[in-house]
Amino acid sequence: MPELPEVETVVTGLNKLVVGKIIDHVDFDWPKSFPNSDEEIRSYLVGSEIVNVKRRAKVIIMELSSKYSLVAHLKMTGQFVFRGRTNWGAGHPNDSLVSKLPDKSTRVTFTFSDNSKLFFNDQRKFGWIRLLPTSEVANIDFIKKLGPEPLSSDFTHNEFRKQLQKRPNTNIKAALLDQSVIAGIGNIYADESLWGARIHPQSVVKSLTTAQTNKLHNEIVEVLKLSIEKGGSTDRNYVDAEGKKGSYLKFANVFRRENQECPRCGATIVKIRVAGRGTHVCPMCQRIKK
DNA sequence: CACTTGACCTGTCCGC
DNA sequence: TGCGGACAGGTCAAGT
Repeated sequence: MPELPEVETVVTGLNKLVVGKIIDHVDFDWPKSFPNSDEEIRSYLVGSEIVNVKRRAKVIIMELSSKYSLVAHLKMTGQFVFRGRTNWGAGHPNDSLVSKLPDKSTRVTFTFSDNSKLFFNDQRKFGWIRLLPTSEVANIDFIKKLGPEPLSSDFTHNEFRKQLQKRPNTNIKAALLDQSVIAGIGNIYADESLWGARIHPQSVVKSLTTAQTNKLHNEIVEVLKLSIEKGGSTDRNYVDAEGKKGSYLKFANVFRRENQECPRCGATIVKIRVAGRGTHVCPMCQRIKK
C-alpha cells in the first residue's frame, strides 16, 4: 500500500485520534507483526501514553511517555484504524473499506484506558510494529540509510542530483524506488512523477541532463503534495486512521491507466515491467534515454 | 561492488 | 465453478 502521502495521512489522523491515550493492553496473533517480548510490553508499553506520532520515509513512529516508541511499517497492505466513541462502526460507510473490526486481517489490537481501540490490519503480513527505546529509533539500519525527505527544505535540485549519483548505472525508476536515494517514493508516485517530467522509467540515471532531473524533482514535490491534499491513493487496501479511502488516483495520469489515452498527447498508455514492478508509461511523450 | 531477482504472505482476477 | 498462474502500493536476502 502506502507510500509517503498515505503514511503522512495516517500520521495526521493518529495525531488527532490517539495522542493522549493511555495503552491498557495489546493483543496479537501473528508474532512477526509484533515480535516484542511480554516483558518489554509489560514494562514499556502497558500504562504508557502516546505523546506524539511522526513519520520518516514510510515509517510511522509513535512516541510513548515511557521513552520507548512504537515503530511501524505498513508495507503493502498495512492499516492503522482507530475506533472509539466518536466513530464506532465507521462513520463513512461509502468511503470506507472497513466497517467491522477486528476482522480477519487484524494482526494487532491496542486497547486504550477509555476502551477505544487502535487496530493494525495487514492482509499480507509483510508489515510490522516494533517497540524500542526512542533514542534508538534513529539507529535502525533502514532509517540510518534513508535519503532526504522530498518535502523538506534539504531536498534541493543539487541534493537530488547528488543522491542520484549513488545509482548511476541503473534505470531512473529503480533509483526512485531506492529509499537510500530519496525517502518515501513507491510505485505509484515514481510512475506519476516520471510521466510529469516526460522521462521514460528505463532511462539510465547517468544519462539524464540537469534540466531533466530538475524537472523530475519539481514533479516529485508537486505529485506528493497533491496526493497528501487528496488523502493519498487507495488502489485496493489503503485507508486512513478513520478507515477512509484516499482519492488521489482520480487525478493520476498514468498509474493503472494502461490502454487509456495519455492526457497530454493522446497516445495509448502501456504497462511494462521495470525494476521488477508494474510500470505505466506513455510511449509517445516519455522517451527512453540510454 | 553494483545491480537484479526471488522471498516474504494473502487475496483476487483472468484464462482455460 | 474449478484450478493454475500472474499480480498487488515494499523491503530484504540471495543471486549474478
